[in-house]
Amino acid sequence: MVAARAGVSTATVSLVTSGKTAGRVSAGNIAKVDRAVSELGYIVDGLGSSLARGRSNIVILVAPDVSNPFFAKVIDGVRGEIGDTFQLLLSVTEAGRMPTPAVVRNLLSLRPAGLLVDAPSAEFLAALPAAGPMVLLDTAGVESAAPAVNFDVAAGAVMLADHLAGLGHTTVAYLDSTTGTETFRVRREAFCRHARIHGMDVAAQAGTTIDVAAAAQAFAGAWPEWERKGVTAVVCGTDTHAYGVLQEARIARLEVPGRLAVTGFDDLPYSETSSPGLTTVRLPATELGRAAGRQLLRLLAGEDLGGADATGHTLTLGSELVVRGSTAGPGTGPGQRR
Amino acid sequence: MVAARAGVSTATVSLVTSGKTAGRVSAGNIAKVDRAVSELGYIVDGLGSSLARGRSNIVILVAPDVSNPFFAKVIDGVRGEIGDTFQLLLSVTEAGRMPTPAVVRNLLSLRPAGLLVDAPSAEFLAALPAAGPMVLLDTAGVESAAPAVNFDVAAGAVMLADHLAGLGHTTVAYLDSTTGTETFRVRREAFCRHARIHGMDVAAQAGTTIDVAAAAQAFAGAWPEWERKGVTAVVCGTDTHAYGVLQEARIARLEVPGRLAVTGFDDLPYSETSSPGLTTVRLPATELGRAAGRQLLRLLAGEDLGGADATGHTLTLGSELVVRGSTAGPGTGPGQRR
DNA sequence: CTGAAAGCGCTTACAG
DNA sequence: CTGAAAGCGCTTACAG
Repeated sequence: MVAARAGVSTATVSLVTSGKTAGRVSAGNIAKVDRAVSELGYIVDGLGSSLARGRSNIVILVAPDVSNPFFAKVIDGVRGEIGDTFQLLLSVTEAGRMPTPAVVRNLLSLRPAGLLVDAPSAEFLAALPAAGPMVLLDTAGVESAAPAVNFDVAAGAVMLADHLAGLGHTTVAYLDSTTGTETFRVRREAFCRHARIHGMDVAAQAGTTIDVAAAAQAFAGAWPEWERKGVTAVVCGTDTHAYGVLQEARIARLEVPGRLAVTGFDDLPYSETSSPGLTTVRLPATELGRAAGRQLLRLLAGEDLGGADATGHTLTLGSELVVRGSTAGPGTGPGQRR
Repeated sequence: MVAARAGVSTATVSLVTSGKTAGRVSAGNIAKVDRAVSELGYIVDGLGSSLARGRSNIVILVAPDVSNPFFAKVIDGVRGEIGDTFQLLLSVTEAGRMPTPAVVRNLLSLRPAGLLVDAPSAEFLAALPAAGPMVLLDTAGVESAAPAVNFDVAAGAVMLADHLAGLGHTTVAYLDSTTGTETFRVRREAFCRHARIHGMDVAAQAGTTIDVAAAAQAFAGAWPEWERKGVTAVVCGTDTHAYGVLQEARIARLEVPGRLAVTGFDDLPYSETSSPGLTTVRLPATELGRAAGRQLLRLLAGEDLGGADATGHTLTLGSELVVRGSTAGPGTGPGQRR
């Protein structure tokens, strides 16, 4: 250990670099070590350090889809919360896929201080070796003993159903995400259940990946039939799907919201500035990341998040209905737009 | 080491688990070890292993913007090339920012087998300690001794200028990205230089972040003046900017391409399906990732990528002009659309 | 307050 | 072909 050339033992150096000097190292030695460290440009080797303490200081975030603006906000939240203490690293997988068990094992062999898992499938969780502190994100609909932070998407779906029914819609279509994450099932089922209560008919369904163009195409293909069925509103599983519908509606000269009401989930930035603005269920993405980061921090500090009841581990973040120009009563026709 | 209970030494186990048995371990012992390994569910500890060999098997990809569809393709390319051999991990930074020197030092202390750096600024590279194998991606316009893989964005810009001039445009506007990555400067300068050669006037410029809504807003604000100046085409630094222009043009009932031609850079998926389709310079993102992955692999294998000439380290991927419906001659008016 | 020593879990010459 | 041993760079009881 080069820095031992400060004239002290490696033990002392270690104490100083790790900030455990309180009542254990003299001020003079601290100064000496600090000087030597900066002179030599020394930097603690993460590998040796991690091996000695049994775990590294990295936190690995595992997610099926790194590249979408919604997830970017989640990451921001996590980073803001744990970024100073831990090194946050993203696992990279094929777009839309969770890592294979083999990859996870590799990840785990790095002895991360903790694991953050976003939108896992039930199978993924089942195959996950229970190793070390872990917090789940956005896992609505999946059973797990691990602490989790979720959105209350069902409540949002209910508000959406209330809103549309209140506007007088009686026949709606649902454009779902086909990525197979449980949260989408929860959204859809909650909406359909509540629509039924209001006597609102979910007359048709379609699904695509989370992609504007794919959604536009699916809507274009389905619309003739939906129109025949008397559909006056399209509820979309994500804002991205709604953008596709909005786009296609514009091309087809379908007045929104006069002829067709459109809604989404997420409240991505563009939903505010699109024309018309998109009525959507806001899911607080940044807050999700922050909350998950905080939970992990508590876990790492040795706190027991549990509590006796089963829900003690799970934090649920409220969702919120944001009403904008894309919804109005059915048949309000041209001129009502905006 | 638990697996030593296979009845052999730890050295033998290590030889087997790392696959270096060739002529060094008897078939019987290999079998014994394999059995013990699977019985115990043993998995080589990455920390100990990495420390012993001096470096880990992770490759860290550093990039300013993880969450955009273009970068997703780059990642895909990298993963496809090195994913089997190394553990690819993404560094997480504030959106649009490169990591700070302190973060990079932390990253480096994990002793990654290699580093991949996407779209770095000159300052970032200057501050980067020259540690270990590294390949730069998309670094057009930045000087560096490190091997790099770039797009020939200047050639694309030239083709674009040729195309617009050929269609008869004489006055155009340039909507740039303000993210400050050098590649955007290169695109713009190459375009402007070549426009001038054709006698085409770049009469106005504006810039926004890479965001549809921001671009739409900027265009909406600038258009009155641009129109007064006689602008008949808007050249955008990225496809995303062009989407904003396309959107705003539709709202303002500006016929594209009849009244206004619009172009982009990237060729994102949506550019093919938008209406009209977007004329753009295709930058082969996946191939960029693959090429960079391959370069790094060669570097890690100890190959010298150099060569005597300065360009020996740098691979340049060709760009390609994709002409779609968003460009036509000026003043072709309504009815010419598509 | 300080240093010598053991140990984290592996790999790799080395001697047999 | 095999095992005992040294060593990777740190941290942490432990004895002083």
